[in-house]
Amino acid sequence: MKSVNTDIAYDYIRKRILSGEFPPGHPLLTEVLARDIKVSRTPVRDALRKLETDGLVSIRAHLGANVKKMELKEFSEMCDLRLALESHAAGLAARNHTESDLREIQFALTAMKRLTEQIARDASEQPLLAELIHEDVRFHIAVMTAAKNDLMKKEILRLHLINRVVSGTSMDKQPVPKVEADARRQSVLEKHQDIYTAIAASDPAAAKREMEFHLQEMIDHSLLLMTRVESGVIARELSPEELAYSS
Amino acid sequence: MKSVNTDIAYDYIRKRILSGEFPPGHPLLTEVLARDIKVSRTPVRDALRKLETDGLVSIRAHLGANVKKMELKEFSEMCDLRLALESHAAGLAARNHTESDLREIQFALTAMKRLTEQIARDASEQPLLAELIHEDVRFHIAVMTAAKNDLMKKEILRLHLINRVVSGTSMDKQPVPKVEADARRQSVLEKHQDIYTAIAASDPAAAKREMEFHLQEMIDHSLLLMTRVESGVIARELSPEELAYSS
DNA sequence: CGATATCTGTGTTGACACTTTTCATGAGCA
DNA sequence: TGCTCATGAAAAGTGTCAACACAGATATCG
Repeated sequence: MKSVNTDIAYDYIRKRILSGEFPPGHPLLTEVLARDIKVSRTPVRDALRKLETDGLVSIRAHLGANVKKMELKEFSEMCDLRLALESHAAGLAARNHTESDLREIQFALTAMKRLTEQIARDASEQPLLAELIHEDVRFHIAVMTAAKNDLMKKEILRLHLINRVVSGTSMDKQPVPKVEADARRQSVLEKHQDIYTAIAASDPAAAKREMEFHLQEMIDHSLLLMTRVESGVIARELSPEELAYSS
Repeated sequence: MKSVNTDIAYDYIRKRILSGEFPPGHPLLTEVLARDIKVSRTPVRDALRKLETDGLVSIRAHLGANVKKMELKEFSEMCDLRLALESHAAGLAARNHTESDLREIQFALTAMKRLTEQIARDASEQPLLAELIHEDVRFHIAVMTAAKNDLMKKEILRLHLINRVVSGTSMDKQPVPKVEADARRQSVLEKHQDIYTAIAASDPAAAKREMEFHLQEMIDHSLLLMTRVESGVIARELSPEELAYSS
């Protein structure tokens, strides 16, 4: 399977968006991108269209493309969507998991446990934090995989990515007291353990309930952080009244 | 807002797919379509890409585009996805509905009741059946609207459309005894009434549960019909062994 | 039966058309 | 004179097109 230019352009742009090099709202000019990637504008346009449907880019006819920027309402809706899908998937995982699925989930879980304790003990957090997040993602992916529904997995992964782009950039700027953060991490860990237990016990209702609870907690936290951010990378739209005052 | 050629092509192709004029598996040649729509191939290609992300078309590089054809597994996964979203939406509807939402739901419900009874009485069913389906869709849309989550509504509508294209073509060919069909319609009606009652009572758990049950029933029925269809418009992929026997 | 030529149809390109935005110019008015 | 606002021309960038390049399928020939 020869890789076509469209795919090259897609990977290039997508990578930059996910790495934060193209932050939300960043304009994506087809000509500039075409020059950088060294292909013509057509495959770039195709790539942008594809990214739009991934939810990472927004395109308006004649007005060009931007990295997707979400206001609070849309973000909240997306979180709820994710809640619906991922909790359902947890229920399915309790039904359909194999032995190897369980091992994978548990593996991520023990890694998280180790990292959480280590972070709580040590002062130097930064690289460990990234690793913890990575294992967190791994845990969730493992659960979705165990659900044995590829379409659902794909859809949830899509939402995860959008979430990462939209909220990832703002989270960094929020200084949180270490004690509070440690408590949160501990709580997250326990929730994950509950989810694992329910899945391992083949108890769909419990798995679903625990996942729902876990995600709701996370969502509340995210939304709280976002509303605190007055002017950030993810600027919410100003209402007409607010606009009048800001000039 | 001037409509661009891409949109024209998109509407044209989409309409044909939804109307059944382009059945699942039907090849979509860019040149032919371009000639028919009287635009160049570029906007047609864009339109096909968009339709691909709607889930109505599948494109493979250098191999062209077809109207999406699903095998049983994927169809079943999609149904489950819809179940997750729509039952969650029902729960939200119980929380967030307004008075006008309730009226809209009830309106569709009474229309369905009238039609169901009429169909059970009379022999001439065909035009009434179409109307009944229409009111059924209306009911579900009204519930999703009441949930007050546009993203979720959009996603569910997308799944509805795919469902219609994929299963719509096969359902017609399945002759079902009238008594049985009437009983099913009556049962569907009652389920809808239960859902309405739960939403009106602002009981999210009940609304979710009823919707989940209703959809599961529908899905089981659909899957049953599909598995019965040996060779139909929605041909499942033949396994290598089966292929060996069929030639 | 396998290698090769041909053919169909997509992928890609660069040029052109059109839309939107911006900015400068100038008229109208206090 | 200085300010506001209409106007329109230029700039910037996307949408569209037709021609070419190339991959994959089919037919042909040894």
